[in-house]
Amino acid sequence: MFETMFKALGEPTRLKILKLLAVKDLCVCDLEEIMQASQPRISQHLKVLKQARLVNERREGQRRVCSLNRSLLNHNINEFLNYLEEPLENNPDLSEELFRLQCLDGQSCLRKYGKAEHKQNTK
Amino acid sequence: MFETMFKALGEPTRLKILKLLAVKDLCVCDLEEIMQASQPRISQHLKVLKQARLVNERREGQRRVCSLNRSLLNHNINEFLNYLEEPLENNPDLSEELFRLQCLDGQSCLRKYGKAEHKQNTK
DNA sequence: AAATAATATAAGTATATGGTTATAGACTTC
DNA sequence: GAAGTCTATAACCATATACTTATATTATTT
Repeated sequence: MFETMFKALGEPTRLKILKLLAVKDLCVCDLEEIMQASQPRISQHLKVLKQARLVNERREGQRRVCSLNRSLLNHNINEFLNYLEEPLENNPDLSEELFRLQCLDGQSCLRKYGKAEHKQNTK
Repeated sequence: MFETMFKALGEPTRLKILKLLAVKDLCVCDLEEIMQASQPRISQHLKVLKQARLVNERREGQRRVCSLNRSLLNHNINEFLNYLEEPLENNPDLSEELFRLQCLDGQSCLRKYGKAEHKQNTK
């Protein structure tokens, strides 16, 4: 989910589209003209932005007017910052990593020169 | 700048690294063990994160201990949200786009059937 | 219904990206 | 200084991505 959003944001053409949509709702052909880019190029980038839900679309006749989904953008970005700070325990996808991280204990490193008895305590 | 950051964030391995660094400073070999990934893989992803300045590094002997650059992450993300809302006029890179956007004026579309007036009325 | 306009999608291609294995470099310990 | 440890980089390969041109789809006007 964060990955999808950041992938969508990590591309110059799409960043420019978002910046323009922040000024004004625009249809594909407007973006085409304003950005001097081909129609498929705009269309394909919009598809990525819509899939990431950063852009909404409404139909007006044969036009598809695009708008910036500010609320989702702000919400997701806040969610991301919260996600980073919340405990690993909250994230089932990272339970393995949590376990291995805990093996570090107070130590600075799993591997050491005198690695000796370090990894032996399985309870 | 935003592009670099978002590109760095838009990849699952790197997101995982950041999440782990949010818990604790770690060296490359720790990440290797915790994530069960190869050393070059970790090293290469860290390079991207360091280039985006999302991760800082300090040397401790032969180790390179990595830490999450929270302040830059928060700062840049806020900058991005501000950037989206500030007027296009502030951005010299988009002066051409600004000009073309202004050609739209009150109209909803540059191109139209009747070119002169646009019908938005739904009956 | 035919012509046109706005948009989406398909197909092809070049480049970017993420992974691997192999090797080099930089410290540390002996 | 030799051996071992930690990290970076090089070389390679497979897949993903961003573009292009060509075509399909859908809505509107006549």
